[in-house]
Amino acid sequence: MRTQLRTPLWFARIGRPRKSGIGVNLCAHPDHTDMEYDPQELEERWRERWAETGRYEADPSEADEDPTFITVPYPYPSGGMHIGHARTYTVPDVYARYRRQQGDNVLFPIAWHVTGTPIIGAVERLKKGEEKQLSVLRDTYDVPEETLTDLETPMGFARYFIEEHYKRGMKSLGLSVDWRREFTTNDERYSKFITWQYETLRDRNLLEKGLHPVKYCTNEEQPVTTHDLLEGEEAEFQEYTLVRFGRGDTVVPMATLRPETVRGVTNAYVNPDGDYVYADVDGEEWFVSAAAAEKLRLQAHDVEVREEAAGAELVGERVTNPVTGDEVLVLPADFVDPENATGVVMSVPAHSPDDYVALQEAKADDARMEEYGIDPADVEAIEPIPILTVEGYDEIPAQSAVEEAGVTSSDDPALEKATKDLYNKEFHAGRMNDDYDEFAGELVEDIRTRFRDTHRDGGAFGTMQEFSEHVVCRCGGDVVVAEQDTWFLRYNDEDWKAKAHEVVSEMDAVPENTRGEYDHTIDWLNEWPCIRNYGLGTRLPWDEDFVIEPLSDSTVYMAYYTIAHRLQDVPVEELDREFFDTLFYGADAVDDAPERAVDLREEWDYWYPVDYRFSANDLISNHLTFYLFHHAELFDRPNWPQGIVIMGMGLLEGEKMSSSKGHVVLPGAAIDDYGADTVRFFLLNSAEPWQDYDWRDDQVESVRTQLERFWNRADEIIESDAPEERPELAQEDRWLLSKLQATVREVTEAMESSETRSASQAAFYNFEEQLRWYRRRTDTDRPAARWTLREVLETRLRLLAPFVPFMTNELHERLTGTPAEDAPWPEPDASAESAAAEASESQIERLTEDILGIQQSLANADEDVPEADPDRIVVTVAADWKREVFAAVAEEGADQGAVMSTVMQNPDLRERGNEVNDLVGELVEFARSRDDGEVAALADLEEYETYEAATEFLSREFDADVEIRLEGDEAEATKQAIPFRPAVELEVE
RNA sequence: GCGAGGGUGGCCGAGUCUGGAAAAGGCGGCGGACUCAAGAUCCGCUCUCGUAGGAGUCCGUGGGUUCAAAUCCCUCCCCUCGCACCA
Repeated sequence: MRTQLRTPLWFARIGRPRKSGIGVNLCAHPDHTDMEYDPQELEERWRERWAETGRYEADPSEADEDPTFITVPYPYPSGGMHIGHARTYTVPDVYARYRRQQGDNVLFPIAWHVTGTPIIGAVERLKKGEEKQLSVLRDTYDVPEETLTDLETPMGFARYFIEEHYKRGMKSLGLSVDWRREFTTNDERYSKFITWQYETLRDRNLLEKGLHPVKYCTNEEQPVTTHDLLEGEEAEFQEYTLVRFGRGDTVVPMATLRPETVRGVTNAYVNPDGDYVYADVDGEEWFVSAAAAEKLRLQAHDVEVREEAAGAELVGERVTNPVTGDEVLVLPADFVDPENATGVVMSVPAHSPDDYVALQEAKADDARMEEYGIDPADVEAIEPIPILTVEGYDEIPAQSAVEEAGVTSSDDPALEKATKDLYNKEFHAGRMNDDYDEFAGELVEDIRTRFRDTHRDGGAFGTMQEFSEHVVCRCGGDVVVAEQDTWFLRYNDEDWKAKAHEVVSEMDAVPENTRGEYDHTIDWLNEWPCIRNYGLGTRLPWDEDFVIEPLSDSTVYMAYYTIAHRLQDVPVEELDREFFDTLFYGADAVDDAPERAVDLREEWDYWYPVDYRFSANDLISNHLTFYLFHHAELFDRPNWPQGIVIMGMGLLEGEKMSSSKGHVVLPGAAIDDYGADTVRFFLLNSAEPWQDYDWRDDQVESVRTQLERFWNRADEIIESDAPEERPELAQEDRWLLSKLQATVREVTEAMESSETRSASQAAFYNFEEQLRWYRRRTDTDRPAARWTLREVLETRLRLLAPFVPFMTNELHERLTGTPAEDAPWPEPDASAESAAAEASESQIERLTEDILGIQQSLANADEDVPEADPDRIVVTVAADWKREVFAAVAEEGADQGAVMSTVMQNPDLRERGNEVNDLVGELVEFARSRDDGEVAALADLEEYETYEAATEFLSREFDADVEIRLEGDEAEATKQAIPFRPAVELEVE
């Protein structure tokens, strides 16, 4: 529905004013003559026609037993559609249209993904009146002020963008979607389908319950998402190892990211002024910071605080290393943050420049030590203990790092870099020393996890989760890591992985170099937590407190498309396990198969599997691989994904698009400015689907100009009188038709590999080049030329129909009475191919360019050369004996030695010795850049006759008399004439 | 660090798999034709040198293989994307 008021907003122009089309539109009837190109008018007519006739509604048909089913990720309407999305959906549309012309029954459906929290977050920011959000809605997406209140519920928000942006944009682009099948992932019927999926997976033991770290607001006392954060959006979960140092029966856990350095601990640090507690943790007494006690409680430990204490309590005490049994001294340190991890850290001065410098400073500050009752001599006695060796550093790597960097105090910014560099170096290249027994001599990166696990199992280590930076909730509360019971998809299951690999090995991966990425992802994927605490979507069937998260409720929904529109007639409560089991596994799969499901199964069976899924590059590492996993498990081999085509990223004027910065182009505005065909053609022609592309106004403008020119030329051809029957064709006509067949082959081949750029390039631009020559070369008013041009136009319209459907439908219908999309895809006509015509035409072209080159060279001379504007051009064709040499080249191929030995058998040629040798050299060079067929065709070419027949053209072209001579017969060449390279002389009277 | 992709003329980009032409096409620029003029269209030029179709120098860096390398192999440098619980 388009109201008077909203239309101008949505179609708001972004740049160039529309060209005036004075005098057009007076008559919109298709057979109106001499029409100017007015894309807005003609495209709207075709949109209406498609909508009225339900042109793209696809139903099972006996006419095509092997239909084509293609899908694209359903859009997530948490905001509007921009030109990047437009391409995502246009690429599959072009393929769909191509398959239809090839005679396939094609299903291209779409739906809407609303699961999870982004839409809810967007609504909340709107309701709070956040400026940034309001600006995106008002300015970037042109949401009318009075409509904003409609957006204050999640589904209201989603519905607005679905209807006003996505659907409208997709329809404007002319996407050949079957609109009857749309749904949202919040629909109750869809939820029944997801319920079936998750119950089935649970029964197959592919779901598992376990603990999982989440972001948790200590103020709101609930989990929060990235969108809820004020600070620390980039924060990552870090798993610290707790080294369980002991002081008597009390555990003093020290958090570290480098557990393998435990043997290098020389002392510990605690913040003397921090708040610490003695607490019962899982039945033991622990000494940790107060903050740590709370975090441990949230991380599924049983915690009870017994007594509060200052950090100073521990200062000067000795604690026992659980791995070495050594006792180390605890020193006071202000740099220890009680808010981070346990608030107690161990010191490894041999390998941590930080610790090294801290120790130096402690040794230098006797007064402070004494203040805490520590004997400075004890501190002075602490020496770094190296535990690994790393190339490029001395025995004490931290010492060499600090000295090399010239660091003298812990405030020095260079210290941080030195620490990081050494950390990296040691991780990748450090080898453990002999004290490490089974780990001795190994690289840190190879043993860290194993080492940690060994000691964790042995009771010396524990674990704690912490963020990599401070995280604050929008409510102002601290956000910490909590561990929660969660359900996981067991992507780490070996059998499941094996099946997923099988899918990969059998499918078509486009481009082929993505195949390894799927395999890599499958291997690397671990357990995936598939539920969230809140959000839109389907509730976990056996625990209504949780929602199945977005990447987990979108793995097999392609199957749902096949019956989505017909499911509307089935009462929701009937959509139970038996129903979907019957639908997907057949009547025999259940005891009492619901009849309706048996019936629907036929349609599912008809469309499935998905022939191609078109998707984005960055989804390989999650969504697409999940898609493969779930199909591998839930469906039989014949219903596994057949192919995936990966699409590249979009840029806008060389920069990343960003809706929050308003750096986007809306499809509506672009279509209004240029027309949908131009937008489509640009998006498909500027790069192959999997390559990144760049929306640039000047380029789009140029496409628009080219299409307009195409339209005008086509219009002329359609309006011209041409013979019904094929007349006697001239050489130029046969040449053009021959080129056309090659183009048909090239375009078809490219389409088969989803190379939309190559295909459209060949059909459009490359062929324009041929036509340019044709128009220059021949009189296009000849009846045979008019007939040829019509023939060419009709074929090209069909080849271009997937890309620019509006324009080609219109023109093809005017030309033949049928829209281009309803005409079959062209097949190359071998009888129209003529190597001879191509060879002879390419020679005339070559000669023309040679003459032009000479002319140009003379014209550029500093002095005035009269021959630059010749009255007479003499072309001298190479003598017959030279042709014989070329015949030998055609025979032997581009092999100088072989040709010479053949040629020297001929006594006449042998006499000419060096002359022949030079000629062979040149001809071999000439043949090398041409394929065998072309060389053979040239060998058969009568060169003299070819030029003779073109004299009229040449004299018109150069406005001079043209004379063709044969070397040695009528004339001696003044310059070296060689086959296919006649001598040329320009003369003035 | 790991995985993937990429570095070609003023700019965007083909060419790289299957080694052999200053190297498609477009944009921008210059000149010309047409026109009262503009637009559109058409033609030519747009690395350097050149009064006859020519010659020379190029494809991130440095090596190697080969008669021949943008293309194959190795080194290094730089850029982009992904590395999870987020669509």
